[in-house]
Amino acid sequence: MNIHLSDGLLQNMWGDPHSANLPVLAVERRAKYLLLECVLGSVILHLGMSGNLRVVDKDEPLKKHDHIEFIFANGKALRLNDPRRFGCCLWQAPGECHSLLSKLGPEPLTDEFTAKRVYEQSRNKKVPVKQFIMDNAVVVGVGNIYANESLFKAGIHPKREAGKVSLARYQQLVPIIKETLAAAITQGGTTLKDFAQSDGKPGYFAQQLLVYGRKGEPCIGCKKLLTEIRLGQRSTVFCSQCQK
DNA sequence: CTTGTCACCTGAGCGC
DNA sequence: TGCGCTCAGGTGACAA
Repeated sequence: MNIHLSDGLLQNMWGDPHSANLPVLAVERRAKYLLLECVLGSVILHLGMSGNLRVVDKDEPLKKHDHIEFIFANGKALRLNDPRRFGCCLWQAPGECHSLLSKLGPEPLTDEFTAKRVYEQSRNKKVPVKQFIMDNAVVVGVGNIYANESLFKAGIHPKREAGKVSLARYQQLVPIIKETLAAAITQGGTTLKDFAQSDGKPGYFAQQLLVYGRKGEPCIGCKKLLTEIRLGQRSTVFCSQCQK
């Protein structure tokens, strides 16, 4: 694997990236980070919110917003395209745990992520429960959309203090988060209207969003119009009647 | 330590 | 038609 930079996102990791020759041993994932494990260390990739990876022939012309490419011996190239540039590409030496990864909470779809754990971690926390479950130190992978959806399904008001949510309610919420994420993955994720890619298939989870993006529309449960507030600078939509 | 706020970045969508 | 404004998102940095 050779690496080519189309702009200044990454400094030369091995002096001249064109001369680097680095077999990829494994591809792993932690939270929303993708790890390309190589002999000399790992490439850490994050797609931000608008990034995508694609495999093309290495001679194919670069597209707008192609920021970095990994060129393989078989003539193919893996390219990171990211219009909004919230993604990143980092390097981690062998045996090292990058500071971005070292403080992450459990993976949501594993047995590590339990109601008991979340409950205990939330005691005395005054932060709204929505922001709490979006905190990567609590659990990874719960972004704004899935936080909104999960809280609605669990009937929990997004602004409720995390420390005042009972164990019983976390026992409802945690499985719902798992189900919501699992369903979204099955359907290829959520492609929002402004992220439809001409060269990539959209995700279909957006078709079954219950609250996100539905401000002012009737709650599917009680028909009351959904409310939108902002929590942590993020759009928060909920039903003031069904979520307490 | 906790909690709140801002920045990063671009393109879509809107009003004028 | 085209300009300028606002907004969206994940996450780190920093202020209070």
